Amino acid sequence: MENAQIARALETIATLMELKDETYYRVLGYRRAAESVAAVGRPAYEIQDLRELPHVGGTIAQVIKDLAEDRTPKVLTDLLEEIPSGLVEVTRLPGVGPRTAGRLWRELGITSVEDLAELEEGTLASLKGFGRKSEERILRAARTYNSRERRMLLDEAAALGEHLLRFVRSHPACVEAEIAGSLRRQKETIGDLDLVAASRQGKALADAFAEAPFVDEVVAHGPRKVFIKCRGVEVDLRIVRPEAFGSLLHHFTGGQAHNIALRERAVKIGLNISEYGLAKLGTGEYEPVGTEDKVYERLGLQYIPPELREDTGEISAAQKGELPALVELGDLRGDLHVHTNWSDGKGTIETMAEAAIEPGYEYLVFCDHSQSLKVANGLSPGRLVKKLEAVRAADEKYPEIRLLCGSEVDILKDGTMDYEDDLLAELDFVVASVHTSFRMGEEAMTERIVRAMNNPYVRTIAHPTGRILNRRDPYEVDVSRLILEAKATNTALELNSAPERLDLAVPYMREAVDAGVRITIDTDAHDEVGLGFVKFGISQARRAWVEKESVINCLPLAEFEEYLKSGK
DNA sequence: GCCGTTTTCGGCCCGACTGTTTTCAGTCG
Repeated sequence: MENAQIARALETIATLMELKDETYYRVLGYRRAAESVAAVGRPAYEIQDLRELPHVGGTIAQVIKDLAEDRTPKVLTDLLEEIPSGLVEVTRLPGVGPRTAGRLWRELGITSVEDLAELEEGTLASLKGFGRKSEERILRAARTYNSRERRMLLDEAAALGEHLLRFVRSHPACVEAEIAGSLRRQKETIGDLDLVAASRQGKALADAFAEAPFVDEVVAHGPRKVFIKCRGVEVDLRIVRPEAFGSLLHHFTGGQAHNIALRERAVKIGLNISEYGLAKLGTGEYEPVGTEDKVYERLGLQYIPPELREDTGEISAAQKGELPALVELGDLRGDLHVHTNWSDGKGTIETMAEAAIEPGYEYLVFCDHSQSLKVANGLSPGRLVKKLEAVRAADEKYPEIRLLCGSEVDILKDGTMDYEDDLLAELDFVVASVHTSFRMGEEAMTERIVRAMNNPYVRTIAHPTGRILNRRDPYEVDVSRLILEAKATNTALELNSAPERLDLAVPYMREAVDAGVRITIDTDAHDEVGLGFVKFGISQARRAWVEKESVINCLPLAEFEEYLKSGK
């Protein structure tokens, strides 16, 4: 079983335990362990001592081991004997938690969302503690439930977030406002949006937000908090007075696990943390904190950038003053993987070059598709030679930027490259990737890519797992092995910045960089606008603790050319 | 369940809002 599935299983165990009314901290233990497993790139079955993962002790280590080796752990078997598995889904309905789901099961025999949806009106309202409103809300949730929830890609979430943020900021009662939550942490996909604002007239701002034109539904509405739905997305706005804005921003940037760990730590040094500030333990007298870095300072920690706030080791690193100097957008000197209308891109060599001059890039590598990828108008060897000449000519025209000609060469089914080595040798840079025969099985796919890595001209493997978020799972491939081979062959791994890809994914990327593998952060842009998506590649790299020293396209032009000249 | 700058046992985050309540439990983030 893979790490993502193991994490889901641990999550299920936690929810089943909640339904059983198990001790809160036991449940929390499984939840935290689930996050730890999800965040690690190395497959669990390869990890010698699972207890090295945060929040994994002897008991859960054994549970993970069972799951990794495709056995059902006893704790899960026992739980499933007692509690119908369909109830887990019932707890995912908005407004329905474990207590409610448990009562529905015990008192009405409900064992699934479908059962609930078919319930007659009035049945629910007759239960003690339930009224007409509760019934209406729960039934509606059950009847409109869609198990395949679609999470927003980063670019859509960012666009919506900015739109809502502009509204909040433009209100006269707003002093300051920011996007918080998972969007600020730049998670790879976004479920809901969190906005925070500072105001002296919180209620006025809250009311205005609840009545804004983009609001489809008001879920909750108080003076400090408004919870709305907008285009099917849940949006939370929280408001405090300006003095406490740092505390609020910090509190709602999360993640949940990071906040809990931080508050536990604070208690140990005699402090409570909330969105209103810091208080001496137990006094409830919160002293507001205006900025986030002050929050960390008061806790004796280095400032932790939002992208790292997941409780995956950042707190102890910050305590020791050992946080990485994360790569920044401004560190990038070029893009090594963009397309043009020579294959399936929309931009021309010239328009793409001009778009790359804009952010101050020192170099740009055009990598159009190779011959066998006919659907993408892949270049025959003859056309590739012509394009090489065209790029050389364009390079003369733009002294501001070095234009180079590469290719995104298909890795054929047997692991050979889609052009002869003689031709690859003519190119400035070779990106290799898989676009066909995705379902050949893990072993064959791994061998296929490893063979490509051993080609002396292949510099980087583009979108190494082939996933398309919300649409296509990654193909089966042994990423740990790819990381080892990348290191051995001095081949880079690409972090593809396209919001629907973000491939290689963060947990793997962190493993790769830890193993000393260098990476390329590219856009795979097919038009000028696409170049701008590099900010998402950068944020994913930051989430993976990447420093600029690991990134090939952070090299200044002279050093980059040196790297090209020296071969692999 | 996990974990250790008080602890290997006894601790273990914090608050807003809602609905159905006469004082609070449940849900959510």
